[in-house]
Amino acid sequence: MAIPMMQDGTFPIPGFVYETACRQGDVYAADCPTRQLLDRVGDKWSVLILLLLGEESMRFNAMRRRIAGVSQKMLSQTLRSLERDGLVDRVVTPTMPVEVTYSITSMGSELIDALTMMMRWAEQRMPAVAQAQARFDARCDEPGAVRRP
Amino acid sequence: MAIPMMQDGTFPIPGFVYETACRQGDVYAADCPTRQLLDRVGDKWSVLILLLLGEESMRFNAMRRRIAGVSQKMLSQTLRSLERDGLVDRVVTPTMPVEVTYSITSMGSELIDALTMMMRWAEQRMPAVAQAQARFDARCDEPGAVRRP
DNA sequence: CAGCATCCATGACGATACTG
DNA sequence: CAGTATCGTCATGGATGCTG
Repeated sequence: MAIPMMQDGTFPIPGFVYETACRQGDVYAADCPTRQLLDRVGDKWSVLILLLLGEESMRFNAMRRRIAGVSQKMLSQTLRSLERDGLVDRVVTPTMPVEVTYSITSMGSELIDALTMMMRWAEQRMPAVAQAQARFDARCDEPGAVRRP
Repeated sequence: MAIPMMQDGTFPIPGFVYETACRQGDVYAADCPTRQLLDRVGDKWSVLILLLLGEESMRFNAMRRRIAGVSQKMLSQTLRSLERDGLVDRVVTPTMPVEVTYSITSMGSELIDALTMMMRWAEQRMPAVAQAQARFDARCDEPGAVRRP
């Protein structure tokens, strides 16, 4: 069984180190690295930003124009945490006005492959998902429909 | 430019069909199928549930015990929306008390491959990410550290 | 151009209690 | 066992205004 992580991110057993938790191999444990990745992937813009930078390096406002619906605040915030994670590089050219270019790191580009697979699945399958949703909703509207046993 | 989708999921142009939007090919458009997938993948439990059912079919409380930290409410809610999406099957055996078994659909299992790649990356790379975070935070604590140009 | 600071609404989520 | 119902919280993220 995996060792439960405290709310502050530490572990209740002295001498317990992160690598130990990693090697437990239980993806469903609260302290598993997958949870941390899911937290990052879970936010609204990280994946889109990574995919974009996977295609080409870009300046801040160019990204802002490219990704429909992203606010200045969220783009800035998400880029910063991706930079902190070592997935994105940030280069400042001190011209006037300044030029800031973002690019993906080698570690980040490793993740791109998996993300691209997900997106390809989405492009192929989302129409089918929409159909499934319609069928499900139709079933729920039927007279004798009950879910609870 | 991509055509904006209305809030009810329809499109403002008569005769416009979903497939047209799909083929626009702009992942960064607000109406792209990728956004819908990201919404699902974005929530806290969907991916873990899919991965678990990708391994084996399971009953409700077995899943609850297996996935550390998931509440009854969220497990129920997430399973229901995955079922609605056509990614998960729900079979009720009318014994006493009832037995409800969840399994992954064929469409769902197609997604598993991509998700598994992501998780493998996480297991390999999250320690490196943690190091990158530590370095980043250390840089920010340096005296002359400024971010804004 | 490339941000930061602040306010605020929404909704995701957890805890708890109850049911067939 | 397998859920539903309700309530409270807290974080996410959008809108706005300002800066070097």
